[in-house]
Amino acid sequence: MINTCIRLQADMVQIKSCREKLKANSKSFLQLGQILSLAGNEVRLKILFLLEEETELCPCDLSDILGMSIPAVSQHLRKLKDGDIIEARKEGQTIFYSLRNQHLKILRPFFKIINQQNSATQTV
Amino acid sequence: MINTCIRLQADMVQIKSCREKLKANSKSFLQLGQILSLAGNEVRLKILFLLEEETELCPCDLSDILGMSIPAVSQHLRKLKDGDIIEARKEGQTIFYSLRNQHLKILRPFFKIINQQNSATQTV
DNA sequence: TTTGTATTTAAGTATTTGCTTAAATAAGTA
DNA sequence: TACTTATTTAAGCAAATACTTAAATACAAA
Repeated sequence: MINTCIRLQADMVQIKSCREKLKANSKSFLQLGQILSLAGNEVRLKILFLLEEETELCPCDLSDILGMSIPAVSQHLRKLKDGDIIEARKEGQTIFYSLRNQHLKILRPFFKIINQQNSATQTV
Repeated sequence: MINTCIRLQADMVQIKSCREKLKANSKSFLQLGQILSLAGNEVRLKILFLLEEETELCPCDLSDILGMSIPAVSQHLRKLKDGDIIEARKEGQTIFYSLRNQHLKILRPFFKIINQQNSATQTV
């Protein structure tokens, strides 16, 4: 980084205040950014939505529903699990994934938007 | 894609129902996914938060606040603008960016979470 | 113990992302 | 007009992403 703000009109008080706000919330930006980047993938967003709707699903089912390979699904599930967004329950050789409560506060509004937009297009 | 679900235990009614839900909401997944992928970048999340707090900011200010080069900031702003999340206002040679109303319904909860978590750590 | 099913992991690859530096626009000022 | 400032755009590149196929792991059943 070479450039910095040159212009005389710059409000240094405002800039300093903004820098402090960022610093005070740095942990939030990191954490929320990670969750949003996980949800910001169309496949993973679908997986999360399906888990909300169906309570739990296995990689095999998801592969079938999403029409994509099992390893591809498995790798998405791994990311979601690493991000503490979903959890696994083993039953025989089947592994059932479900949403964790921890981040539902952030995710629920998304599911709501998805369902609302659908009902909106239905009524129009 | 070669594999598909083999197991006999698969609930075909459930799978078919899920496929239909995805199809019915396909537009929502695409649109929401795009917004979340934009917000799911730490730099862009900070930019959005700052625009909410300060109403409007120019690339020069943002570069200074974020501690990164002007072209880097400009390219993030372009993505946000292409996604209809922010809009530009020209004043002389300065361009002020601000949040558009359209997607604030989705973004507002994020800002709320950021501010809440900060006040939470302050009190602890 | 061998076979089959469910899943993960690893390695390879094409695409996307996010920066860098340099050049191009655009608008004010001398 | 030339010069500065604010910003964008373009080209290049390293790293991350999301898939692929093949191999490994885990469990159940024959």
